[in-house]
Amino acid sequence: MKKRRPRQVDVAALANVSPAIVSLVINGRVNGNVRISQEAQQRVWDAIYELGYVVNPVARKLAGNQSRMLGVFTYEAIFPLEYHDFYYPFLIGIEEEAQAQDYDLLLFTRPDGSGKRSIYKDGVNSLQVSDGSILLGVYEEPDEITRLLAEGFPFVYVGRREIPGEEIAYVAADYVDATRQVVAYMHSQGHRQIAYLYDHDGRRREAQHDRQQGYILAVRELSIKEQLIACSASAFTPERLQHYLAAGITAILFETVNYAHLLLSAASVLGKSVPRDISCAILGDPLNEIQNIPDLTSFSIPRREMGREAVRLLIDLLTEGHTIENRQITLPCTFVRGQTVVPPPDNG
Amino acid sequence: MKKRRPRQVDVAALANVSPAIVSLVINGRVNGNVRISQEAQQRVWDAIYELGYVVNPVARKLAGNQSRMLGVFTYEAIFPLEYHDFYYPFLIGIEEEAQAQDYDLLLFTRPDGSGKRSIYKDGVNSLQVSDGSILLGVYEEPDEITRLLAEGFPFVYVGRREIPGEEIAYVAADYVDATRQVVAYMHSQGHRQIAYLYDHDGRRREAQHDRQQGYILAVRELSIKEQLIACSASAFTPERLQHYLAAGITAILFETVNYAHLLLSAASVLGKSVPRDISCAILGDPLNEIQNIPDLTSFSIPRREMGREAVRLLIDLLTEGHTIENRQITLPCTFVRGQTVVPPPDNG
DNA sequence: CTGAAAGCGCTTACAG
DNA sequence: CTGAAAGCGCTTACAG
Repeated sequence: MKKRRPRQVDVAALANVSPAIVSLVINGRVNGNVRISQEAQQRVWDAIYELGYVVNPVARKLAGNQSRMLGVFTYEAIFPLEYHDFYYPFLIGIEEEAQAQDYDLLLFTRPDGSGKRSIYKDGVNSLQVSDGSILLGVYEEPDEITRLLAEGFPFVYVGRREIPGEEIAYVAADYVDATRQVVAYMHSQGHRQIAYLYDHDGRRREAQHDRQQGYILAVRELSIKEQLIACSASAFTPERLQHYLAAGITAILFETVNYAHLLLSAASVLGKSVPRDISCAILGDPLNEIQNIPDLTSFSIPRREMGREAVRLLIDLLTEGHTIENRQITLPCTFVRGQTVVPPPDNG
Repeated sequence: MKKRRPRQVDVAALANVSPAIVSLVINGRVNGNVRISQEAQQRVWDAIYELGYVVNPVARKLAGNQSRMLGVFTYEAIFPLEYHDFYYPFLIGIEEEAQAQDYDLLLFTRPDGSGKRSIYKDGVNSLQVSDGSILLGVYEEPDEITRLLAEGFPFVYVGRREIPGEEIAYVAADYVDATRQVVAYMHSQGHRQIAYLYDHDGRRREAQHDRQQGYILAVRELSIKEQLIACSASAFTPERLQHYLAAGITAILFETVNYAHLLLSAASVLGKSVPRDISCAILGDPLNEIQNIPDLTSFSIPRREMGREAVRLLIDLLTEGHTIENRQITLPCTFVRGQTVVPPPDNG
């Protein structure tokens, strides 16, 4: 019933050459040690066209060559519901660049029962059918990364990932500088007491670290007080806000929009308003799922470009003569002025 | 440098069995035609553990003649910007089911220069690297579908697709019945003059046909006047609306939310309002990108479930003993009452 | 119950 | 310039 796919031998027979020639022609190795007559090449292409032949990437991979497939492994579902808005642009960039470079994308979708994903299912790394992979997502298992490195499997992480003693290839956003810019902007508007409220989230170590680093650098440069305050969302009550205001804090930095909501409602409980009585900013993209806060001061992560860059880097890794020397790429974010930072009340 | 991975022969040697036994043990086929002694099995597992052996998925796929990869080809970009909201749920369903059945997804991303996509790039069907494919999108080229059929390549279309003389496997939504329900609901609210405004769009033949079919069936059943009116968006002016109102039309069906917008503005120009003076409904999902129309009467397409079902059907197609006999599956839509249909003014 | 062998569809030395 | 052959690491009849 199902007609068998044509193989290289079929093409060879039709073109009246040996299978080896077909392979060489297909792989464009017609000018190396071997010279293949123009006519032979033409016959091969004609036969390929006539039979609708397409190389079997699995066999090609086994025989030692590449499959021209890039894996994409995410620690969340690839078509996720929750993080949808955040991850989508990365995937757009990844697809664009893969397309531009004529690679296909192989999505890995491996449940391991527990609901969490892992690269090694039953100990098997199926990423191996691809030439290399893009890894995405914050819930990764460091052990798996280590194992990938040990296997020498080429991959690029989207987002900064550090493992002691290893040099992981990644494409990250410059949270340090972006955060500095936000602080500097607040300072330029007259704020002298700028607090950074964070919720310790072990899952996003590097990203959180970089933002805090940017904050610390900025307050030192500006010689203002460092107020890095651990405060989980549930702890951020109106009383808490009252306390901060009393302490003279006039501007607050948050990592997620979630906190901005809390701030709004806490402020309204106190009869205060944002930004008149208190300025704020988000250290990242206010995802558009939450629209009722207009025009937050924030910065925008170049997610699409990061996706593209990750593909470029990965393909470079796969190429013999690497052209990209630095495998740890950091892209700048774009400051978004927004409207939630205004001069503090006293300076008004 | 890179230590060579142990292979099955290494395990076999260490366990003192033949490679075939190792394969059988690993694949759990120890109870079929072959019986393998407990001790042998134990030796194999010990050797595997000792060597840190893990099966090479590429070799396994080559030998097993199956790639366990499902292709996903869309006639729009897979991670699209424009149609994002509409296609996303299909992809979610596709991923969920592929995951559940342990298939990987191979995304096809083949630009052909013109910006439009085609399955046959340089005349070659690259989908063939997968075991079978899901096809998605409304701009398909019928010629390509015909060629896929001729090649005997297994695929499932998401959405009804008919080609004379062929039986295409698809998973569709029941637009006929869903449209009937909407008309019936309008009728139950007292409407007797229900118009269906459509813009002829050659690209979505079947989908449009089914909706109109549902409308026609409904008006006949209800013995009301059939008013199937071709009216492009640009032609839908306030004058036009005025004309319809004068003709006694009290409710209008549209295929897209776009028209609902036009209706709202046309009505406001005439000093009329929706739904008080005129009821309306959308024959499909009002995509959430357009939020300023609250609560449209409509029906919801089971997109996620369609995606899942398409994968199930495809995998069934790939399996020796097919269990699904009907390859053309139609799933019901869900009526959404909404608030844009109320009794007509006279009956008020 | 177990082993030897062929085969999956390619690529790549190696001979001519 | 081209062909015959080995090999990638598995799986699966097929013999014993």
